[in-house]
Amino acid sequence: MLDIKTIRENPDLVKTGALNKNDKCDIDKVLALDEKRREIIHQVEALKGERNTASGEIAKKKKAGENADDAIAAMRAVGDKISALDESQRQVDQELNELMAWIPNMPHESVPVGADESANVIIREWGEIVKPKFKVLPHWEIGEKLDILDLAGGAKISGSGFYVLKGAGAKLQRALIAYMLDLHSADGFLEVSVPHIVTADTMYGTGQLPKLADDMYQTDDGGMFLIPTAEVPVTNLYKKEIIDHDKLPVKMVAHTPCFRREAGAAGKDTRGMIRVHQFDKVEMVMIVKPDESYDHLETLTAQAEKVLQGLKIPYRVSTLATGDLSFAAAKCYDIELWSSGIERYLEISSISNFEDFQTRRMQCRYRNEDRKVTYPHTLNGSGVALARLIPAILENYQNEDGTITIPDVLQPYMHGTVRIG
RNA sequence: GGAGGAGUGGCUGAGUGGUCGAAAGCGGCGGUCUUGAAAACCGUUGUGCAGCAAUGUACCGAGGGUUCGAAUCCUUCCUCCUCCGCCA
Repeated sequence: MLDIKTIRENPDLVKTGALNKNDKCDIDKVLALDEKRREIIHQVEALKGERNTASGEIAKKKKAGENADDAIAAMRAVGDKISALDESQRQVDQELNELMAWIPNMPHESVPVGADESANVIIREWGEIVKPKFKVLPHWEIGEKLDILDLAGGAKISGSGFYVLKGAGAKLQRALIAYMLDLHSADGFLEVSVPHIVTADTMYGTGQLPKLADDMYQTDDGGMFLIPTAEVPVTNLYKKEIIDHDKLPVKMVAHTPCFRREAGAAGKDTRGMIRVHQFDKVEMVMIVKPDESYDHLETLTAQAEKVLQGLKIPYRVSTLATGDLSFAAAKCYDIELWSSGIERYLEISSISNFEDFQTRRMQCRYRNEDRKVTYPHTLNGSGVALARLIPAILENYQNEDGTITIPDVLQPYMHGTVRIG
């Protein structure tokens, strides 16, 4: 949610921001409703003041045993006017809130302007891509061969877009989760375990609703949603809270499954584990002071990179262009890692700064050093997504004899297993 | 699922229709005192909205209603607690 004052004072800036995000929202209508709302407030508050004064006098008269029928009759008329104005304010408020909920966050000034991902800017690369001397099998082939990945089983029980991990595959995922949680915990992130089903209000708080409703699974009554990312429950832990400044930055990490309908994505990246309806992810969330949020965006990105550096998998980091930026984000880095079997980069982590967009929606505030209550900034970053990481390991750590070497950092978590197959 | 009970400011807790945004205590902040600290004493201490401001207005779990007027009455919902049932 943007500040209505920002929209009021810089409507053109907001319009440009939305346009650069390829988002059509009606800023002029918002401005008109805002105007109307303030007009009503003026009127109704004057009347309420009148009523409050008169009420005091009526009370005094009654106490003194005097007759107050005239004043009461007069106030009855005022009361009717107030009710009517209250009602129209309610309507304007509702309409305004609905429109505001659809206005995207503005891109930060450092974000490259561009219509789509082709305008993303690669800012650094890590590790060396070594082309193996043998033909590396894509993860779905090696996975089935080693009997650690069962795509047919997933399809049988849940339909296409679901996978089953078995034996060493399942253990590998568990090892990765433990490795990542331990890594982030050691760096000060509080590990939390959270519900995977949340209310609409919670989805609204981080900006998934109303815009992304079609991308999510929801209960039949429409009241509850399966989380598409741990960002939603973890960030919303601070919904409607006022945090003391000395508690910032808040750093949390959680492992959850993520549920995504991927409506309209049929036919794109459908092979293997790359695009699925349910996958596990370790996610980091930060709540920070506003003037520090862009520094934290860098450290949070570095924290996600640490996972891949530990695993010794080559990757690159890019800044998303405005057109590729999500609804709620002001700036976002993507980390893509190289997968040598399918011979392409896979998006494995997004690290975003939402500034105060989410905290406004959630009504999450903090009391700063001057005891003033204001909105902190939120950030989150995958640290990282398992359904992309496992394929990368199955491919990048594949040996010529069809076995998979377990990366060094995972071996303690695999109880001494050094290779699969 | 059944039966009861409760939701008031950072916390505890008073308030059952008329200056109640709300007593009191604790906590926080500022000060006096002190070499310093503690104690004691004095003062101060919620959030949103509208407004340049003065100020006004709203908020006592949430929504709706009754009334000239609601923290207080009615109603629906939510959450928590206790007991019973069920259960990983």
